[in-house]
Amino acid sequence: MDTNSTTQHTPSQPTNLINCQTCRMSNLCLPLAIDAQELYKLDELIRHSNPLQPRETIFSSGTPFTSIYAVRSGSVKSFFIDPDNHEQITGFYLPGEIFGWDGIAEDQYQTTAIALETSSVCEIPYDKLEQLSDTLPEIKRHVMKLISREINSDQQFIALLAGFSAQQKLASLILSFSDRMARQKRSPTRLWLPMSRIEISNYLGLTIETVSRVFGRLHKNNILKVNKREVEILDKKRLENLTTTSGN
Amino acid sequence: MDTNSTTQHTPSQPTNLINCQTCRMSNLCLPLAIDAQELYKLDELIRHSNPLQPRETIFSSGTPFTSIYAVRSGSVKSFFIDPDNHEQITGFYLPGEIFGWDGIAEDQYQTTAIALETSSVCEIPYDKLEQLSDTLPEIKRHVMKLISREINSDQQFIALLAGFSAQQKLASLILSFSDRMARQKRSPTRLWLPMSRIEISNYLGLTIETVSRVFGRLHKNNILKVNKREVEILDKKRLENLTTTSGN
DNA sequence: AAATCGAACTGATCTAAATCAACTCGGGGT
DNA sequence: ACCCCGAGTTGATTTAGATCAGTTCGATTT
Repeated sequence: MDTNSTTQHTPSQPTNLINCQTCRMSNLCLPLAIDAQELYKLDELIRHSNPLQPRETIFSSGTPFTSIYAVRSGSVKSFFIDPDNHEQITGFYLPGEIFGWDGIAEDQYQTTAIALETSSVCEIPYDKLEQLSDTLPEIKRHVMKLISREINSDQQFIALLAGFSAQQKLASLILSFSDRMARQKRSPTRLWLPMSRIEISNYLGLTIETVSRVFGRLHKNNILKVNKREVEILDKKRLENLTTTSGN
Repeated sequence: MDTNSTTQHTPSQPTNLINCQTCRMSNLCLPLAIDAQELYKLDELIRHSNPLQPRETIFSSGTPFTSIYAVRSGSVKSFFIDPDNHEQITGFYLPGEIFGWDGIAEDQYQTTAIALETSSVCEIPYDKLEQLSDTLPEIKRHVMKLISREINSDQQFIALLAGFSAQQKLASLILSFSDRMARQKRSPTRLWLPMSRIEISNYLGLTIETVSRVFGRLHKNNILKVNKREVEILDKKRLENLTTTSGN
């Protein structure tokens, strides 16, 4: 609810009033070095869509790859559906973060992406981006860094899943959200989680009961204040200690 | 041992005799469409190193990013060392596969990569690759697909770690190796695993005992013939069934 | 050929997290 | 105001996999 109130746009607002120049998140998804002239060019190719409803699909697994997307407000999850119809969430994306890279390899998206709440996203047609990057080396280098960053965060997450306990996983997730809130210049201590317990447990490879119990324990120990999806970090130091092997 | 015997080069052989034109793996790491002229240009920038000894380091976490690498023969593992000095393997790379993309984002490698056995790798200086891709759009598009493929396989692996049992994980790993052997035109049923049980268990988020027991069970059920690092797939159908949720 | 050492296997026991089962809480809808 | 219904919590029990404790095997050294 309160996560997107400050960047909310009404459907009736003309889309051309929404642009990168005025976007609060552009410092995250765009190269800092880019000059005004170049920003204008980039802005021309980006489609700023109307707000998405909660659960609305941005792209589906198996459909042709056309664009990558940046979250402008709200939040997005991406996931596989494996053959036996089991959903596996592979990422949550917050304002300023970019998703959809998985479509490039096979010319079709390998995951499905949906809005977790009322959200708006910027669609960046990939062919246009390729053209633009031919003339603007800054853009090209930034794109490479963004993709590499996705690889890094996926691999960090692999390390988390393979080696960490339920408590370490959940503490890491909360701290990750906290950091990403800070980058958005929003409170890093008072968080509102846009996803359900089912989605958290799926993402972390746990059950809802375990997630609920770990939240309960962290609450009891005065590390977090947890009330449904509202989480307040009371003791960041101790929370960080919990993410290390020694810290428990 | 036998995994790299056919592509072994002696240290005394001049490196300029090793090139992409004659590489058995070039159809995997290079675009199929590339013409002879272009291949020649690409070949000029690639450094074909002398064979690496088992355990020899290719690059280390934290050192400046200069190049990406393709496995020519042998095999490579990449891994993090987290603050509490615990190693977490993030990938195994076989001939024709490319690694090192994680260095782009921060201009330094985030992982360490070492040879698992006597191996040779092709070093591709990233700045040269960028220059070349400016003039050869085919190369540029291929590079993007390769990176995207790394994202896809990382995300597939996330799904494996988060949702699968020990048996499903191990069955998936064996089948992955089998597929990758087939791509190399090598036997997809008689495998020699280049990594130890410790490395397998670390990668899959299990213990060595569990890996050993699951191998034992698959052996007893006549699905695999397992003897240390030699694995023969006896019943591929049943092995595939084990990777689905329904299949057990 | 005996001694050493590391990798892998196997058995016994333990435990973190899964599973099964209520129960609470807070909206909507009628 | 009442009934639902889905989300989340909490408790009891079970279990897959971890941990602890040897044992086996083969390669290397002496």
